Amino acid sequence: MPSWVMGQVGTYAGRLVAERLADFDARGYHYRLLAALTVGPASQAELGRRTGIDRSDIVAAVNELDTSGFVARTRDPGDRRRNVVSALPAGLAQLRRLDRVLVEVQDELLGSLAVDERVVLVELLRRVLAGNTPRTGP
Amino acid sequence: MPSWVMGQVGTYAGRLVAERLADFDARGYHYRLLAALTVGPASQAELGRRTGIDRSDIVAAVNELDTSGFVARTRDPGDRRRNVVSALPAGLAQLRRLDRVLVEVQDELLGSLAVDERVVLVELLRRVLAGNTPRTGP
DNA sequence: CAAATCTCAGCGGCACTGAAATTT
DNA sequence: CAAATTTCAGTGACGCTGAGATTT
Repeated sequence: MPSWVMGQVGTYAGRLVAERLADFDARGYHYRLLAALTVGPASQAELGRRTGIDRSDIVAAVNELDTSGFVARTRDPGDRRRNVVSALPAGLAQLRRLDRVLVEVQDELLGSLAVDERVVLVELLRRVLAGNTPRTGP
Repeated sequence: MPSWVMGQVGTYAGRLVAERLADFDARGYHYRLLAALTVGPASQAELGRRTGIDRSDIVAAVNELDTSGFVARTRDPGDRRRNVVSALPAGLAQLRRLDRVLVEVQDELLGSLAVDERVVLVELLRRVLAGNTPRTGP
């Protein structure tokens, strides 16, 4: 059953990622948030839009990143509803570490596929996500 | 990032499946257990081996299937450590319903892919799961 | 006023751990 | 005795909902 295999692979990928990130006391949310901050500081709502993480989970994850000294959270003086979250140097260093380990994970994950097969796989998965079939000519 | 796309697709597939199963008050575990029982009654430990569901979660899921009248749980007279779980007619009928709806889900999920592409996708995903590269000739 | 933002409390499904009790 | 089985209590990551308080 395709949906089953997809779920299994998703779980497998998630486990690999989580295991490696745990070596740096990080979770998926932390990586996604740090990565989203490389394009500049943002409010928590904006971070939610960038990452797809729920507003509610952002609060907890930013708390943790803040405690770890990876991000700074300050009140936006221009709009006092907002928190401005910005990546600190330690956070960018952490992101580089996580990025490195995640690249390794991809290789472990796709180790049984040839390079061109990996491309095909990711392309097909993207099409499943998009739910749209690219036009095949006029 | 491949691991990310895999996770997204897994989540997407899981959501679709869960939504449709919910129309019949079922969860993934229920379907997997009912399907595993079609090859005959089994102890809960054996069900865990057949389905990959944890021993601990089997207990709760069998409780629910039992309450719904889909399975019977009786003490094994030959080995009184074991519960013998068997599918009841109502359970088999439920399984047929769930099977039907899951076939539809596959089509919805893979709607953006051509038939031969679907085959390729599932094959590549299986290889990722197996973590082994089939031999490509002598 | 309606809308946006942040925060907190909580839930559901999945995967898992540890430990107790029973039986083989 | 060690090993298998069932059960319970609890954890963790992820993805959510609903509600309250504040501010625009």
